[in-house]
Amino acid sequence: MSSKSVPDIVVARLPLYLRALSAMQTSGKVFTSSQEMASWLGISSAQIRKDLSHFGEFGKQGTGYSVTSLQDTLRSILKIEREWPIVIIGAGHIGSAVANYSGFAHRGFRVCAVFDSAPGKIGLRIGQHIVQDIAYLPKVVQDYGVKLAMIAVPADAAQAVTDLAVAAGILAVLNYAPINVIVPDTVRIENIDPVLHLQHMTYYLA
Amino acid sequence: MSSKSVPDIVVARLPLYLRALSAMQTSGKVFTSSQEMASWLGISSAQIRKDLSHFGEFGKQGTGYSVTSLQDTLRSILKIEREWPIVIIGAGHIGSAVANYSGFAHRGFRVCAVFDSAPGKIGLRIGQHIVQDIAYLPKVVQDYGVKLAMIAVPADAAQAVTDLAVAAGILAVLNYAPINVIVPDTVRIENIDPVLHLQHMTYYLA
DNA sequence: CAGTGTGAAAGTCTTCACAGCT
DNA sequence: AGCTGTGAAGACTTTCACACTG
Repeated sequence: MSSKSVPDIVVARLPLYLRALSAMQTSGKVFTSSQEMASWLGISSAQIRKDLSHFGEFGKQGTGYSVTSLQDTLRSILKIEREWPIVIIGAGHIGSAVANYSGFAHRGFRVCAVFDSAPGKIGLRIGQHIVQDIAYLPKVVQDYGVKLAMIAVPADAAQAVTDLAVAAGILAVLNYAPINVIVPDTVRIENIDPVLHLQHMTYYLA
Repeated sequence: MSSKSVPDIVVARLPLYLRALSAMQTSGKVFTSSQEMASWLGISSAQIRKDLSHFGEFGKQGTGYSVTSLQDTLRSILKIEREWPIVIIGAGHIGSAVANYSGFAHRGFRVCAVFDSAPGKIGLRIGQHIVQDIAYLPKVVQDYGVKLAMIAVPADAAQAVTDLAVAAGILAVLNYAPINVIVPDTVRIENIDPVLHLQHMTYYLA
């Protein structure tokens, strides 16, 4: 059933399902089942069925799910049938790596500009892009209708740069700086900090 | 109470608390309270107190927590009073960025080697490191007692490379490849895939 | 008969609210 | 007065187990 607010944790798993389905398609599968996806992902089949049931009925009893049509369905639920432009702020090691990353292209995103504030960085070529002065951020965001930004600046600049992005009209932020950035609650933010993962795992090491 | 298996989700938040405490220390704070940390992190103060209570009693009523000693406590719970060596496998854009990242140093980790299998990459200098042939991975893992590996190779190589790492004695893996890698259940794995975060956020965009 | 979709049960996690300490 | 630590309540999430379908 499709209305009445799906739990966020369910939404968070859909991209994972989509990623598994892509891999299945690559390996030539035409149909799959909740149990096959489950064993692939290391979760329970009931969870997959329950998650999908929040959005509708996409499977055939006895047969399972069509790999391509479930992909299409998930893409449309996640609003990535379209291609979203993203800006990257920060042209250091991480920003450069992300700007060069080829994995956005077929998953719903396209890097449309890279910004930095350091005179030494502005004008440099990174992959397809020329690093622009961050002063042009608002113009690019407006002109291209950019909603998503990735923040790849040092921790002590992250809040200021995020404030700029939000003021320019950015509505979703993926933050690589190892610090908690505050945004208005009209804006979504998620964080990537590899050290957090490492510290989590060391807890379990003998 | 310190024994009887702390929920994993609680362990996962400790690094976040530690990160907030470091920021507080930088800004000169000596004491803090659960409510201050909570507003800093955007979660509830009860959650912080409850989480910490799994490990002992670290606060003073009326006063709160000593910033430095709570940091020490968390570091010791997470086993990062020591410094863990990490290997990076894959010297492409992501592997290079991670190898150059200066943020590991004071948070419990040190990159001790970078590997690749491409002849064109082996011998290159990346930051402090010379890229080594992956054939030497087992020797390095053994000699330095490395338990942690970061996988930064293309999706289609990730499983094979992870198998190698696990065979060499690696017990915790941080995987940057956008694919689900299977490991024995004696080994921990966590994943970083920026696209998953972006796809999650687009769901909420108008 | 293999496999979905789903209420109901079980399990887990968060919040409340307050006794008690400094 | 201010803030911790914590049982108990409440909210949320996962799993179970089965009627039903192609």
